[in-house]
Amino acid sequence: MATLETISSVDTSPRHPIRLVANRTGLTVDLIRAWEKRYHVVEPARSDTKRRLYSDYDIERLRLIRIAKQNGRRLVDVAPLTLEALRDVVSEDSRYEVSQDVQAEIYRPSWTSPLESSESADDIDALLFSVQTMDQHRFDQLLQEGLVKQSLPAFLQTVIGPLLAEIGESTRLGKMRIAHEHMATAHLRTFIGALRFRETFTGNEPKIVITTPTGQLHELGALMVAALVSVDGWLPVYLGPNTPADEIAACAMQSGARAVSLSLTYPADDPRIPTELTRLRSQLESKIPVFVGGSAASHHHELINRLGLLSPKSLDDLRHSLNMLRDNRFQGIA
Amino acid sequence: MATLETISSVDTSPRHPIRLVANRTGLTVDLIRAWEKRYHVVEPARSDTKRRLYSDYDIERLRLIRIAKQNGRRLVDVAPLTLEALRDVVSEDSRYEVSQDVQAEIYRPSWTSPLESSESADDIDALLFSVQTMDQHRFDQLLQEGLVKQSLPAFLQTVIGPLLAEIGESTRLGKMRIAHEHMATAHLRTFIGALRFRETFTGNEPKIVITTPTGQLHELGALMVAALVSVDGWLPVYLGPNTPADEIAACAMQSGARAVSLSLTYPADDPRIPTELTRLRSQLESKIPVFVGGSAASHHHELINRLGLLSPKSLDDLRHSLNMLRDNRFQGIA
DNA sequence: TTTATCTGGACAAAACTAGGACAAACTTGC
DNA sequence: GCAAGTTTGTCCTAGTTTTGTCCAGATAAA
Repeated sequence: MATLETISSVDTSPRHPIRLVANRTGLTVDLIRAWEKRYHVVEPARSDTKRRLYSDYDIERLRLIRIAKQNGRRLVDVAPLTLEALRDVVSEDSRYEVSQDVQAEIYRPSWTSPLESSESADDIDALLFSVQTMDQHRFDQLLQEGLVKQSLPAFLQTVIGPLLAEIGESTRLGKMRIAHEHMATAHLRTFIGALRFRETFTGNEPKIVITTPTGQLHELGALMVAALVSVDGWLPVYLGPNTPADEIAACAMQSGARAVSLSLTYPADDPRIPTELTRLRSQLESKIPVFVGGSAASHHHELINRLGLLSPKSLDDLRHSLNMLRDNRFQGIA
Repeated sequence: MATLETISSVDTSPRHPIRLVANRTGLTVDLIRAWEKRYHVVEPARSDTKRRLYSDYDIERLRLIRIAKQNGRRLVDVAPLTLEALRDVVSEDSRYEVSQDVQAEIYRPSWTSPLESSESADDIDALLFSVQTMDQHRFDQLLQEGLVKQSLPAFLQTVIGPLLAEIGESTRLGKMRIAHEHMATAHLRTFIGALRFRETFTGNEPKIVITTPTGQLHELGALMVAALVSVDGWLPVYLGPNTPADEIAACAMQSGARAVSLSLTYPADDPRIPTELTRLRSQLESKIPVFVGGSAASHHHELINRLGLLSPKSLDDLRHSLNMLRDNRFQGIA
């Protein structure tokens, strides 16, 4: 299973000097060392000359601990927690009550390999069944459980994505009622929306405007992107569906965003899409990349290339590009 | 695994420091201590260095006591109550506090006064400001805080409703950008959606189908209704916006719903509305009442009367009718 | 050389605790 | 409707714990 191990991994290889860690977490260098000295908050590897070398994992932990402190947690309490336990704590604090069924007992490293595809297929079947029987409670429960089994990016990619495709297809073929699709969509909207709270922020993350252009009313793809990028330390400026190009550009300006991401799903051949994309590209500073994804993106391949927009092949591809951009290692378009 | 605790068992393990409790409940640290000193409102466990450690149970109690106080209860009276008794008190109070507004002229003892309207206005201003500055974090925070100050029904009616109206108006007049409206809407969608998880279900609540008819793309009104009725022991079957009449009827049948609620906002004069409402009424068993609310409902007054649909004047009015229906004291239409 | 990081320790600010004081708001009795 | 008593939020002091910052001298990197 060493195939596409990039999915959802938080890199544990030690490579970042303390200064970079300080910049990225918003902590001071002194403080990071003090925490290590007193509570072993992180135990970074060392270079051969005793310099501390932090991994992405360490950085993420420090970021979360900082947030937990802001929420009123004491350092003593949160210092010994694993990354996942920390995520749970932070998420619990951000929204008041979370279902307490699964507490921090479970150790779930975020680099967990994706589930076997057969297992995901079972999960999807169970979800589809609960939709068809209109069992909302079961549906929510299955979503919650699914997220426990895998990391968020893996879950979105192996469960939610296929589930959405399946529901869309079933409805189109008449195997499922529109009402069922609506119920599922409404619950997924709530569920994925709430995910964004799992990651809170320190205030110095790069921002990315996420929406769908005029005429595209389905927002779940965009919302998935928002949930996904917040895992990697971006702050999504999420505008919901159906936003005119002028507004997207204005919003990117006002918020000082470093990137824009659009999702195209249905209708795939809406005549407004070329106009909107062209307007957007022309009104936006050229140094701000525009990512265009979603199932309908391929219908506009040529246009996307001509305008110099970016079309990631998968959610994972998008994540990768954004990580490059965040660390200023981004090379623009291919 | 508490055996009998079927309803919303709350964790009693002590783990939260006082500062976090203050954040979550909206009380000051001093006040929490004072309450403990005087009335033993909560008796938190202690760390080995005498720091107070509160459980989720304690926090929930404090939160409820704060709301009870807001509703005019005296601390002496509510301090000794159990969590369940507190819930009852608060839920009972919330039934009256909003409608008190209407009879404001009549005798209103100080201990029943809902929030000063100026206070709500301040909250709304703060929310609007955070939208205009695109400060998403602040926006979410203000929503969360607002909910701490009042009970959910009061909050929806005095803050969220007016806020939505104000945002819509500002955008229409060009005082606010569409992008701002979109951001606010997206966050409100997530926020209100998440509220439904706060309630616990036993499985035998009466169901109510909630949605908007074809052509009505704004779902927030419907979602507010869903959050609201779940407080009163209904189980909302929420279908999101833009659902065809046939589907609404089919869904009501399959789920065995006792009522249907539709929200009309924009466009107010959509030509599909009469057709859809007529279809819905004819396909639905006549014993199932259909409530039609939202700012655009008044545009269809005549139609609604002719079809025998119900048009509650306010969220509170709707609640009242549903409570009657739930208790089988419902008299149908006038 | 200059700048960054390392260790260990010192120091100070912030947060918490206990007990009590005080004033504003509210209730009760006349 | 006024006075006396109660309730309740806030603040103060003084002692403890926790946490953030700074310093000095040494070593490594640019």
